[in-house]
Amino acid sequence: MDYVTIFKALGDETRLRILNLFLQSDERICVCEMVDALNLPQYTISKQLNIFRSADLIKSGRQGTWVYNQLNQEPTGFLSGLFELLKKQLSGKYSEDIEQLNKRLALREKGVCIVGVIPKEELEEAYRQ
Amino acid sequence: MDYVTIFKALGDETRLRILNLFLQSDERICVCEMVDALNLPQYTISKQLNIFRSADLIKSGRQGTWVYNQLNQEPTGFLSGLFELLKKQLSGKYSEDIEQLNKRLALREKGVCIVGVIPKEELEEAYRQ
DNA sequence: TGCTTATATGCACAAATTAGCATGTAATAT
DNA sequence: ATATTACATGCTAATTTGTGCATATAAGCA
Repeated sequence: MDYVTIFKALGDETRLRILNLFLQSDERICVCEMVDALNLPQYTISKQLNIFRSADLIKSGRQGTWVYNQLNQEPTGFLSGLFELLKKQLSGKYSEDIEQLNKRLALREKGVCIVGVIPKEELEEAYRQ
Repeated sequence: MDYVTIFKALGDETRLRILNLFLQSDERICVCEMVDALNLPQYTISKQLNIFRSADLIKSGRQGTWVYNQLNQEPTGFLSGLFELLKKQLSGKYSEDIEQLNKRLALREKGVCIVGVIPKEELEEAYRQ
């Protein structure tokens, strides 16, 4: 467990926002969902997830076309404790992100992502349905 | 509470070693004591403490010639939780630092630092007494 | 096979961070 | 007041990090 690497990974606002998606939703989330929830370029999400992976903060697995990411929860260790603390602290701090995420997760069917990144112009309409 | 700043402050091995001195000793510690405990240049300690101060992780106060530093413990908040986690996790990770610190703290009189930075050649001898 | 889409990554550049050295400031003591 | 000592800080070079663009890879489908 490399604490320096872990804390470096957490020392960036974009990455805290990504982490917060996991913490507040308790879901595995794929890249395109994060892109829409955070309104950030796909390559940004992708690269930041890489940093989380290197720090062993998340696990990722491809399922068909989509790659799902989730927190790396050990039963009861440092990370669990840290995540618990952060879940409380960040709650409400990036609430817009969570609103967007929830709208986006509502588009899933049987708990599975079925659309990729939605062009911004079409986002509102997609969420209306 | 700026979490990005806090995590950035923690994302450095030298600073984790400094933090560990506070965590494992539960003491306020002055700069010269850290220099000897960690065997690092005075300006390094001084600058890293600045980063901790900006992140509101420590408080510092001058007492005569010496400046004492201590963890910024709120009664029961995020920092307390984080420090508690880290105290456990880092215990034993930098045990040499702690050994050195304890030798150095033994030179205090009435709980107060009475010597500055000790030249390396004289350290062993100073500790012997 | 060829096309579309989800995700990853190489490259270039700007910004932030770090370490080392020198020097400045503050307090004590002679 | 001057010297000494504890601590702080300005400057520079070197390294790391973040962002954006372009492009590559991988999977599904016609």
